[in-house]
Amino acid sequence: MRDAEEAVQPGITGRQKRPTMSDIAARVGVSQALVSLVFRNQPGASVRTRERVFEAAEELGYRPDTAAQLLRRTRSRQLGVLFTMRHPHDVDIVEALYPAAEKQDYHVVLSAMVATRDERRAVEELLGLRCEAILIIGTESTPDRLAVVAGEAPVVAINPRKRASGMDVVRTADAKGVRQAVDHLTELGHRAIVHIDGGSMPGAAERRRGYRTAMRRHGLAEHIRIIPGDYTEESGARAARDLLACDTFPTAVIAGNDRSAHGLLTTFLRAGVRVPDDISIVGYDDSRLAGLSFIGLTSVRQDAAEVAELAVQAAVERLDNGRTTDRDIVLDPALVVRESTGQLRSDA
Amino acid sequence: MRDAEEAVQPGITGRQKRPTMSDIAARVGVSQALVSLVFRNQPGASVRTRERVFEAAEELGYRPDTAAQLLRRTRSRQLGVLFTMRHPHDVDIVEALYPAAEKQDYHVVLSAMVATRDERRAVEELLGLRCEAILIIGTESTPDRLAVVAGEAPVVAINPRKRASGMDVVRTADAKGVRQAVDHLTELGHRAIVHIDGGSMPGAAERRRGYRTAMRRHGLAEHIRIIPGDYTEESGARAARDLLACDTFPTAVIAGNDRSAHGLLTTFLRAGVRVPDDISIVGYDDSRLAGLSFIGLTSVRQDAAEVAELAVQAAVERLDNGRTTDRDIVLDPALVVRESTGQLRSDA
DNA sequence: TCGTACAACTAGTACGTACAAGTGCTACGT
DNA sequence: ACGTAGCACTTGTACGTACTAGTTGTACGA
Repeated sequence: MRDAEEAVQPGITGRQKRPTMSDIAARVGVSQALVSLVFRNQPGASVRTRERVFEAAEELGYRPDTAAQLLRRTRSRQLGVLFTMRHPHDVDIVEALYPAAEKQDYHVVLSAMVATRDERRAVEELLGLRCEAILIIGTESTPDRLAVVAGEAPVVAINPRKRASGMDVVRTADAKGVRQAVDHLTELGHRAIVHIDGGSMPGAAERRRGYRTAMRRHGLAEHIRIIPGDYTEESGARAARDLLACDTFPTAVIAGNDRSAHGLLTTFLRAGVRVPDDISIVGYDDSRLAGLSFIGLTSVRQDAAEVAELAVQAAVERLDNGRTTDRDIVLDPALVVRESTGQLRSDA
Repeated sequence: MRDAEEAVQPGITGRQKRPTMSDIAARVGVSQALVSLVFRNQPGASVRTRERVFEAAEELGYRPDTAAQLLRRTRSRQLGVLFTMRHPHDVDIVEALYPAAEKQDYHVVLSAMVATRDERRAVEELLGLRCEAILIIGTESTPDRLAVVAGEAPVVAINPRKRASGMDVVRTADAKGVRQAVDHLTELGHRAIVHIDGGSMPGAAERRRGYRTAMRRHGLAEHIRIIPGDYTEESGARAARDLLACDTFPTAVIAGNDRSAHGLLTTFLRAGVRVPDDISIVGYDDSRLAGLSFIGLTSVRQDAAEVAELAVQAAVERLDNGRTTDRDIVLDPALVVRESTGQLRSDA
């Protein structure tokens, strides 16, 4: 652990310069090119030499320089991922992207969108880092701004607010998911089923449409009732308070997503309304929250792993297979029944 | 929007090569070096030329190449941030790091720790990208593994599980925070105050200690009662169930963090226990969850913006001011009183 | 004996930018 | 008229790696 004997300039910090391939080459007594070969696992070096190179690398504490690699390589094999950390389901997708990308020999680069850092800046960063494609999770961008990005690199929009041309889209058949929820509730005997809307959030329009259609199909057109919301817990809580203040109380609610379902559920609990005895609640996304034992939210599952897999695949198809036409990939959702929904009670 | 007239090789994708400074230089009729000057906003170029360079850059759709900049520059001015997305409070800190770093003219690079990607790999990535320092949020790493990292770059541990030498630590005075919680509850008349533990999670040991000390100070040694947990919602729910099954029911609970408080609170609500009428609950972290109207959790605030600011500052001190001694930065927490705590009811 | 084939290597250059060290050119003071 | 200063620019090289096009040396077949 003693400092290297090398008499480098003392520098301000005293931290020695990081070793390069040339340093390894010098130590082993070969050329830098050969060291490069060894690290890339290419043929052209003897077993003996390979061993010595790795040994020397270990001793020197060598670490490949990503910047140099990126600069030199023709392909960066990097996928840029734009995300926020606010929605649990988005976090799940980000996590799932790592193994999905790795399977295709791509590398994931994250760029967070936060309050002080809008989507444009985040994209700039990714493109500056030579990402070959951009995956955007739940974007709020306008189609024309996204189009600009798509002009520079293939874009895959995962659950976007609005569909846009010039890019691939991966999303779930939200209408179908909501229909399953309605089917489930009607089977349990419910008729007064309310929907809490997600406003302009990703998928909200389709979920709303799916709700309307499914209700009509069950002959429940007169029970259609949509309460405005925006996918937040607070909007769910607000909806619950509105319902409590109202004289026509439904027997079931389909929330726009799990977060609003959470606000709804807890507000009901606080008010002494029992779930599912007094009212059944269905969420959407099957996020981590839904699975918690004390929440036990019946929800519509959108498989994060599958979404990630397909998104990466879409990007790879453009990058490696030369596809140039847009793809709209729609996944079938699945209803996950938990404890927040139950048989309609005869006295309700 | 028509494709450039340039007859580049058709390539597999047909996407044209990205323009470089030399392309701009050629178009304007100056040298690449001058273009570099202009972009770095250095003196040595006429106003007229600057304008023309920017114009040409715009027309060509030029974007600086981060890899090349990184490779050439002596300093990368990048701070690597290791984080998970599982704890809301950590997310807050990540968000706050952006403006804090920007203020010091540093750039933030994220590296997520997820199931399929351990801390070691995430650090490798950051160091490979020439990050000058590493900020780790809520690390679970062992001190000796961290020491290895610290050998390569300054490390700032934000709310680490355990303190380690060779790096800076930014944390809150957790014992003090819990003491405030105990003070608050005793003022409200509570005596049977239980603590739900965080096991080996960051800060848990100190919170436990703070609880014990504060209870004794209030002459409540006999009421000390610690229920095991691990900061998860489920552990909070489990604790609630345990308490419900038990014949000695406390009048107040201090949870190890907001997540476990959440599990506790909701499980109580489901069981018909009213909060705060039947029992008062205090969380820790003052995360987004705590502030939700239907949760309204009294919690101990750890200011994310301040934490971020100090963490960046600690790194900068090492990098720019040559500090080599360790710093242990302790922030004072503040109790945020909400609706989950209330006066002890006489009939309790 | 020579040519050939192959393994194991090296030389050299390119990637796009930053930066040090120049080179002209004009203006200006004496 | 001459020296000098300063502006606006250029030349050249370095950063660390990848990759092409060699170059050596040895074994082997005819």
